[in-house]
Amino acid sequence: MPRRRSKPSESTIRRLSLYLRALEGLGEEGESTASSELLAGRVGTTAAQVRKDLSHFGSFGKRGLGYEVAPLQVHLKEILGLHRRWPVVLVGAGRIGSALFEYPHFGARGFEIVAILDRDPAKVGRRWGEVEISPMDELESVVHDRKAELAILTIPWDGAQDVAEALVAAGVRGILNFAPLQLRLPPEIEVNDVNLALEMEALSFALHLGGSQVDGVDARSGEG
Amino acid sequence: MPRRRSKPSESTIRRLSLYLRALEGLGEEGESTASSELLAGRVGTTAAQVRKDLSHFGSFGKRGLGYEVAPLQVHLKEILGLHRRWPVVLVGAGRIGSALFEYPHFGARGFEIVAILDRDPAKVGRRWGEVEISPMDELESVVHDRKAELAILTIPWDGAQDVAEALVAAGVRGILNFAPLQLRLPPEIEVNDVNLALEMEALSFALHLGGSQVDGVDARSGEG
DNA sequence: AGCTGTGAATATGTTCACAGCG
DNA sequence: CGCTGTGAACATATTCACAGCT
Repeated sequence: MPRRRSKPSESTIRRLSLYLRALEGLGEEGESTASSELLAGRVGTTAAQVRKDLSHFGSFGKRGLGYEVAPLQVHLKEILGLHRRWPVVLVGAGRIGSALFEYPHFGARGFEIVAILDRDPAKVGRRWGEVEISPMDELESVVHDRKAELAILTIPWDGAQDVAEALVAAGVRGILNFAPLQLRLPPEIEVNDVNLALEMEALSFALHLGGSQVDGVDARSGEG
Repeated sequence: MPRRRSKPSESTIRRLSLYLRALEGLGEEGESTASSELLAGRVGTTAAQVRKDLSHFGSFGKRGLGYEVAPLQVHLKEILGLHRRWPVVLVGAGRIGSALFEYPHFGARGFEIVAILDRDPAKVGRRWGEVEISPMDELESVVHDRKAELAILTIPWDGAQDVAEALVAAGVRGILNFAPLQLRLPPEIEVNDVNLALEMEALSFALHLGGSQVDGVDARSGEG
């Protein structure tokens, strides 16, 4: 268990995920070792940033050599909590819920959707693969029985706050929220918002501005 | 056209989207005016932050009173470039693409998916609503004819880089990218990544850590 | 009196640059 | 000799605190 040297930021954590994915790619390409500069190139950041990010969790590199691909992968998985299986409850059996249920990258990371809930009686009882859609009033028992600490919320905004509170009451500690509203939950509950319209709006802003002002001397243009 | 006072950060822009949505809610609730503190409460930030964010773009408030809901909504839409319609090309007619095609919040913001492309011949020719799925070799003509400057990429990683380059060559300036890989494009092209597995991993990290260390005296706990 | 708009102070995140290990 | 690990320098973002309009 590596000792933590200083507090990693949210952005550091998100980059760790990117490093992990990059390492998997490098592994498939047959590389057994990777320098901070190589990793940085793959994820679009700087070598110093890679080293600083990793240094929060330990000393994984070898001076003069770089990082060994396979062991670092293991370390990152452990740091991110991906060395275990995570049962997940999906609330909302609509289009987005369905897409996420099929999303291959969740399973590859140990996230397994073990239950689906929906308030629409027409959907209740249907099966998606192995999983049968349950009615909302089974929320508590399902979360409890399946020991789910993670939930994905893909329901319209009008039910979201109540459902989120019910999930927390039942034992959920982390929520991936697709409802376009700010959930009000105790601070110890981790909420990640995915706001798709907002992402488009950020693009729209950038393009809209483009004509009138560009003063970004952008550092992203690679070196070498 | 409000004068820009200093450079707004990426996070400022994202909060503007949240303010806009909050204002719409307030409007529906019949409020005609909103203080920075009220807005802050709705989107989970501080009053000072709201004022600072808005001040980058102009002076929209009245001292002693706050902001008028309807006019500020209009200003925000204009700032974000939402006073116009944005034709969007969707590349990838899979589960996620389908969910986004139906996503109601895009249309409400002026984003209209005017074309769908897919490399699977079995899908080409099918219709989703008014829109027929086109083969990939029509990419250039479709982007050009529909004057699409925005694209949404929901394809597996192995084709993504090439498709992104083709989109850019055809005139696209902004991409919402769901492929879990770092696109390498000219710096003037705006790319927003939505990495769903990464979002889950960030949750996993937080929960995993939870047992061993919690030193977040979290500012989010409201001020009475 | 109330609430905005904004410089100044603080906190946080990133980059530099180099000592030191392999 | 190369590349990591890291304090120190720098840059950016947030919060404070208050002058100034309404």
